[in-house]
Amino acid sequence: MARPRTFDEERALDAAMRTFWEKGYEATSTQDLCDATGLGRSSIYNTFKSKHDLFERALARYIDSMTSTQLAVLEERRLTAAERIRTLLAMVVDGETEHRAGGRSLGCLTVNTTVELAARDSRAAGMLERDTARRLAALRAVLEEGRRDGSITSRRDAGALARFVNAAIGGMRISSQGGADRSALESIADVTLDALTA
Amino acid sequence: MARPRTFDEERALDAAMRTFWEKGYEATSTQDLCDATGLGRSSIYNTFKSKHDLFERALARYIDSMTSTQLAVLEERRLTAAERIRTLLAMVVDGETEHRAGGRSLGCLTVNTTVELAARDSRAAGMLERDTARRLAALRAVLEEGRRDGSITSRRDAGALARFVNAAIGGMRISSQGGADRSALESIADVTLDALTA
DNA sequence: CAAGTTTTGAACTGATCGATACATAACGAA
DNA sequence: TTCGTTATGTATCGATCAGTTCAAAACTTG
Repeated sequence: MARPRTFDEERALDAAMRTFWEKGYEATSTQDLCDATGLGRSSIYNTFKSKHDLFERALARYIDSMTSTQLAVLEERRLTAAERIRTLLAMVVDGETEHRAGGRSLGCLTVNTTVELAARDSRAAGMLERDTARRLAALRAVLEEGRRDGSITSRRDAGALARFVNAAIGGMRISSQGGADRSALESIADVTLDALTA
Repeated sequence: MARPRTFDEERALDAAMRTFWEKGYEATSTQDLCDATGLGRSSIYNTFKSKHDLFERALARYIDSMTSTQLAVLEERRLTAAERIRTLLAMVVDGETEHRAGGRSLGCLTVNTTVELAARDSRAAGMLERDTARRLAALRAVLEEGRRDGSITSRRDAGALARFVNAAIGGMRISSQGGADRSALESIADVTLDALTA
């Protein structure tokens, strides 16, 4: 029984997420967020408590969509464990190739946030840590399965291999932001897989 | 024939570098730089043209010291190629363990700058690209040598292996900033080396 | 000591920051 | 249609931003 909103909150959140992804948290002004979402300041502050609250919601949205997509691949029963990891790395290559602005890769919002904020924003750091724990657990499960199905022949501890794969993904994203092209990323993925079958 | 400076420019540069390293470029205010260096605003603007100029000098200093230290290891003739890579990765682990603030690793200023600024600061991006090219060339030379001395048995192209090692280092730094402890980093380094002998 | 040059500290600039106040517009319920 | 409520646009808040101005201080040289 009151005036309804004229915008879609989810779409606004997507626009804000993209802006934080492109420019980072500090370099994004509230005016940038107004421009990107098409909302006025009042609407933004009426819907979200603050710039930081909006950032947390945007980061949560990014983590949700990104990690759930990746975990789905890791649970694909029709593939061997090694094939799942290979597919995951191929998805990272595709993502880095797709998400660009100004001729450069945007990288990954979780990696970018780890670098920019983890040290001085404990709430963001907590979100990132929980996401990392989830990803590592899923990777570990797949790698243990790979030991059983024979597609992962490395004798290393599955937890160590999981941390390695997770680090390799981060390294690929950094390399991409630093200018590495698709074929460079593909070769990094290939060598990464070598380590699992060493 | 004029009033001399009462501060050491190199020490000021070190203090500024540390501040940018800890907080990032955007989150570092000129007041932070005054506090960290102990200098007044006039002295800073009299010595450096701007905040951005000071940042470039600080980044150049970081790149110089970091890369020259690492390249020295890669040229250590008494070690096999694989041993040099192993030593390099151990140095990264040590660096991440040492350089901390607020209970968290600071990561690496070049990685941090790649994430925060490469997309919209072409001067910084250029400095980082030249540094990456130097590092990749050195890694590639070592890996080719490893093929000859037998310590690197991977059949992959040396350029691909070089990009892989460089990415792995970046991934270790991100992992460290995300909360990975020393033993986690060591295990990532171990698996990274496995890929070179696959 | 005095002239000449540079450094230094403090006050200050306009711009922009994140956030708020408030009046008005726009809707649903009665 | 009228009331109650929420959304929205505008104007503005105090704080802080990077950077400048300027006079006084401090040194070297003659």
